Amino acid sequence: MGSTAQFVILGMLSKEPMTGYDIRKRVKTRMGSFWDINYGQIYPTLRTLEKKGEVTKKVEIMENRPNRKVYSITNKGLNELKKWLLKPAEPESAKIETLLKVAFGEHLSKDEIIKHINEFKARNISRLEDASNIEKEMKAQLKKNEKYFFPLLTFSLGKSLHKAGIEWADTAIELIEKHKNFTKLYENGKNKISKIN
Amino acid sequence: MGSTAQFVILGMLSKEPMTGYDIRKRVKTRMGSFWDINYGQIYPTLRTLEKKGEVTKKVEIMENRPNRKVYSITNKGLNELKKWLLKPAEPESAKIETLLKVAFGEHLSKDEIIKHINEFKARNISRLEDASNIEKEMKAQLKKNEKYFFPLLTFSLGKSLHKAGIEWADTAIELIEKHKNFTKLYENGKNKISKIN
DNA sequence: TGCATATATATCTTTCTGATATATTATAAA
DNA sequence: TTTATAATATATCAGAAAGATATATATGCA
Repeated sequence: MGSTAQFVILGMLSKEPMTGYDIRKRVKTRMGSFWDINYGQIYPTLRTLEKKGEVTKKVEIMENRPNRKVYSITNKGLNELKKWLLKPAEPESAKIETLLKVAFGEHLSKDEIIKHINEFKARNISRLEDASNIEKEMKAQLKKNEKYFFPLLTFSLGKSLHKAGIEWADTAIELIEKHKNFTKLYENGKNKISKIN
Repeated sequence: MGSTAQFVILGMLSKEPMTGYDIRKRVKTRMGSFWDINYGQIYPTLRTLEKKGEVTKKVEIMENRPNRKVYSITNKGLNELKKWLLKPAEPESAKIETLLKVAFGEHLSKDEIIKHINEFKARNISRLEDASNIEKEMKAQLKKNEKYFFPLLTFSLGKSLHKAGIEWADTAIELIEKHKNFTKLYENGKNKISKIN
């Protein structure tokens, strides 16, 4: 029913046959910070999809280590994927804990808030670098293989969002640093126990 | 233990006493699309926090409708909130289903993809408008009341991210529209059943 | 030699989402 | 006027997702 995980798995398998482990890795690199799927969803879902005949399993016998279970999408699975792809997308959602901590910033000192924002900035820089590196590789191969057209589109949004995050961090720190009444604000926060808004 | 919901609730109550219903409304308007909390978390968590002595409840008896249960943060709750505020924030996460559908775009027609991107754009425009409106009100009150300083900081990131989304949508549609081999790409996608990458 | 990382599958608990139920009042539309 | 639906307010439940942990081996590297 309403489990997006199954369609992420079908979508990944529509590109090439993979193990559950591969699916996780691929979602991490291809979707960056804009989607995630973990083993707790992948392995049970693969079993459900197999029962429904939407994927097939080929076991590669391994010596002295877990057998590789390589899954492929079936025609039935591809049809289900396409049906889902035609439906309108769910609204975007995000979890930015840094914004939560900034929003409750009256309980923190200037330095503590700036520390949070700098860590936020560092994560955005690191993710921007990751996205740029993969984008570079894909762009080089785009001339030979058209299949990178769509993944590249998603990377361009990722890059823009991370850049926006980095720029915001810089201006936010500036604003906090030159804020004259900050200490007063902080003292108010410290002593306030559920007063009026 | 590791439930962020309780700290969101404590944070909201640190601003003023509220009902569970108020908390939901406030998170929606103040955090926009960057955090969400629903009743399934709010009401059980409020009970837990009450048991732990981190919030207190005052029941306002209502005639012919549910009594209002107004919660306030205690000193103990405020201390727990501050402890959490000092911890490093969890890495950002997001769910952008539109990107998922674009990434699997080889199974869709040009028009179908553009439709998804336009819907994404519309959501971003609407959220940008919401953020701008609330920001405007807050800015007007900032001169009188310093408390809006932090919420305003979060709104500025929200606005930037939505603007980035809108700009991406425009350039993505342009790229798709002028893409010559698109039909070929689509036909390949249509006929491909788990071939090589 | 020891440590970290990568490959690979699996499960389990906690947390979160989304939907639904109940009940009233206020407002807007037919 | 009636009808619908949005807003206020609390509450619960099933299903989905997150996060952590367990197991086992191989490989690279100080």
